[in-house]
Parts: sequence; C-alpha cells; structure tokens
Amino acid sequence: MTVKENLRPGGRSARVQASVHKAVRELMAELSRADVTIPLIAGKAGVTPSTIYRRWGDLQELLADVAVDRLRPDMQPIDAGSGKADLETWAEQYAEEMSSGPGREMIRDVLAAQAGANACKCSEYTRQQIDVIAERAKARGEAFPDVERVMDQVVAPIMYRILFGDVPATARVRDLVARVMSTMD
Amino acid sequence: MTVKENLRPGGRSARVQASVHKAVRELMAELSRADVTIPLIAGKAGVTPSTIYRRWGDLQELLADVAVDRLRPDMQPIDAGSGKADLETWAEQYAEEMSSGPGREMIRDVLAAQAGANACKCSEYTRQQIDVIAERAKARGEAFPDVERVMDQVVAPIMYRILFGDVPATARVRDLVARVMSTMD
DNA sequence: TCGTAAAAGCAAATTCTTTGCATTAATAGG
DNA sequence: CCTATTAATGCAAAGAATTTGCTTTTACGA
Repeated sequence: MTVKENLRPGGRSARVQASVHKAVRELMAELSRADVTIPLIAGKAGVTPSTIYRRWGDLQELLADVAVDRLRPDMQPIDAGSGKADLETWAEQYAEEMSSGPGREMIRDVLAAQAGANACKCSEYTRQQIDVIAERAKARGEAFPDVERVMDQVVAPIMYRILFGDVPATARVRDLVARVMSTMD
Repeated sequence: MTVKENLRPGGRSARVQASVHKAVRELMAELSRADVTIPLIAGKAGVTPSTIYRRWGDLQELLADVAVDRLRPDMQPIDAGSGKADLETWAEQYAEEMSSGPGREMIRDVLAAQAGANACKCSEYTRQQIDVIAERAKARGEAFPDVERVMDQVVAPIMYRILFGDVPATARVRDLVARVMSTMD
C-alpha cells in the first residue's frame, strides 16, 4: 500500500509522507497508543484523513511503516576489539533498545500489520548489523559463526523473550553470545 | 479487561463469552480479517455491540482472547521413544502449525493486543509441553537439556523466523533439535 | 424470598471510515 | 518553455463503528 519506493525526493508525495510520519512520531510521544487516531494525525500533518486512508489503508499499516523506519539502525556496530566483544556489545544494546517501552511498541506495530514486508525488513536490518561484525572478525583473521547461526541462537531468543514475556537480562544475553561463540562447528 | 477468571461455569457471563468466542471463530473462518467487525460478531453471537466493547475494549483484545484459547495445546506431546525423537516430532509439528495461515494469524492477534498477559500464556503452554517431554526423558533415565535452553535454541528460532519472514523448513528444525541435544553441558 | 451488585440491553451522540467528484501538482513529450 | 496526461490530494456527504448514559435483567447471598 505504501508508495515509498517510487518517490522523487522533493515531490509532493514525499512531502506528505514526511509530514505524516513526523506527526505520528510526535503524537506517539505525547499520547497513549489508543488515543492516536488517523484524523488526529491528519490534522497535525496538515493533510486530510482520506489521504492517509488511501495511502496506508489503516492505522495499523501506517504505524508499521513509521516503526520500521525508526528501527533502522543509524550506525555501525561498535568495534570492541574482537568478534566476541563486538557481538556481546551489540547484543546487549539490541536487547536493551528492543525491550524498552518504545522498542516493544515499535516491534508490535511492525508485527501487527498485515503486510509482512515490514517485518522482513526489520530482521534484514539485524542481519546486516551482524554481517558487519562477522566481516570485521574475518578481516582480523578470527573465527566467527555463520550469520544465520547468530540469528538463531542470539537474536531469536532475545526477541522471543521480549515478545512473549520477560525482559532478557544482561547476564542471559552474555550467555547466549558465549554459547554461539564456543560451539562453532 | 477480560473477566474470564471469575466466571461461574453456567452463569450469564460465561454464556455470553462462549457465544462471542464461537461467533468470532466462525466469522474468522469464512471472512477475511479486515471484514470481521464487532457489530458483526455481536449480531452473530446474539448480544449487543456495547457488551463486547465493555468486556473486551476493542476488536484486537477480543481476537487475542480467542486466539490464545485456540493456541492451547489439546494433547500431550507424542511419545516417539526417546527424548530426542519426542522433541523432534513435537518441534516439527509446532513449526508446521504455527507457520500455517491460521497459525500465523493467531500469533499475530495475540502479539498485537496491548495486554501482554495473553502472549505470556502462549509461551507458557509451549514451556509446559516441553516440560512433559523433559520429564518423560528423565523418567527413562536419559539426559535432557534444560527447558529454558530448549526455549532459546529451538522454540525461539522457529518463532522468530515465522514472525519475521520465512517459514522454517523441516530440515532446519531438525538441525535445531540436533544442536540442542548435542551441546548439553 | 428479597435486596444488591454486576452485567447486558437499548438508543442517542459522537467519532471514524469510505467514496465520488473536483482540484492541484508532478512528469513526459513536443 | 509550454502543454497534455496522470497520479495524488482536498472536500464533503454518506455510511459504519464506537462511546455513553440510562434502564432492565440476571445471578448470588442474606
């Protein structure tokens, strides 16, 4: 439903999208989720509700669109000296960000949308970050597990626990990393 | 918002809940998600919409409530002879059910709801199933990994991939089980 | 049996969503 | 540079969903 892909940078569509996204971010910051409505967003963004309905379909899709945008990592993983240290540092930060209030909300928004594309993009971002760590380790001449292994044994457990209950503690995250680094067959 | 916990079996509340749940299940089977509305459910269930709004708050919560009900396992894990075989059998079935169309929808409904209690319950069901397998293995005198380890290394990867993109293939599930059974330190 | 409290029904008021049509803005071709 | 074409937005009315105050029903305990 979203048309982001074929937008010229300065066109009208791009401006509308930008102001709607901005309005959503601001409203989400000051109101509770249940109070954020499309007419409200439209008012703040300076567009008509029908524009939003036509472009995004419903609130869920719009929120997912905004959320996936905010979940895009804004920097490379920190270089902590070794592959293991890099992964540990990254995983702890990931767990913390994703289990925070806003983090949880964004994940929920992405998963709640009908279109699966946003969720895919989300795990793709994660995969890319780990890829950077893996490449860096290989450049150093270190052994490093396969990226998919890291997704399965580190990322998935963290995300599962965030979604289905508790917040993963730092110690647990460290354990996951230690395990994947030690069984590198 | 739900009041399921303090319901007498034959009371009016229980009857309303039962007929609403039934109406939801039937409507979900014949219509697409976007076409299922509270007034429609209310009509089919023979109650007024305001009853549903007051008891569940909104459609999302109602759907989550119905979904978690349907996700409750209706039988013990199959006994396949050994802990590893039990786990393999169970995990394959779990992956298949959860990645099916209705399975995905139910998971999404549970996760999309504001109240986290339903999601918790969901992973609790899974944990109990694995517990049964683990106890059975121990009764046979076999070694079996810690239940939390199985959650991290088998359940979480399966669920992560279902939620964030692909369907986990049978071969992959078998790999996950093999790995957790082999590194039982 | 009766009184009480919680839940459900009803209906009006409000708010959100959809839709047809008019208008505006961006793009390609002359 | 101008103009035709197409896509997106604005506007407003119609339709649908949600909220709410009040009344009625139902289950339970005294």
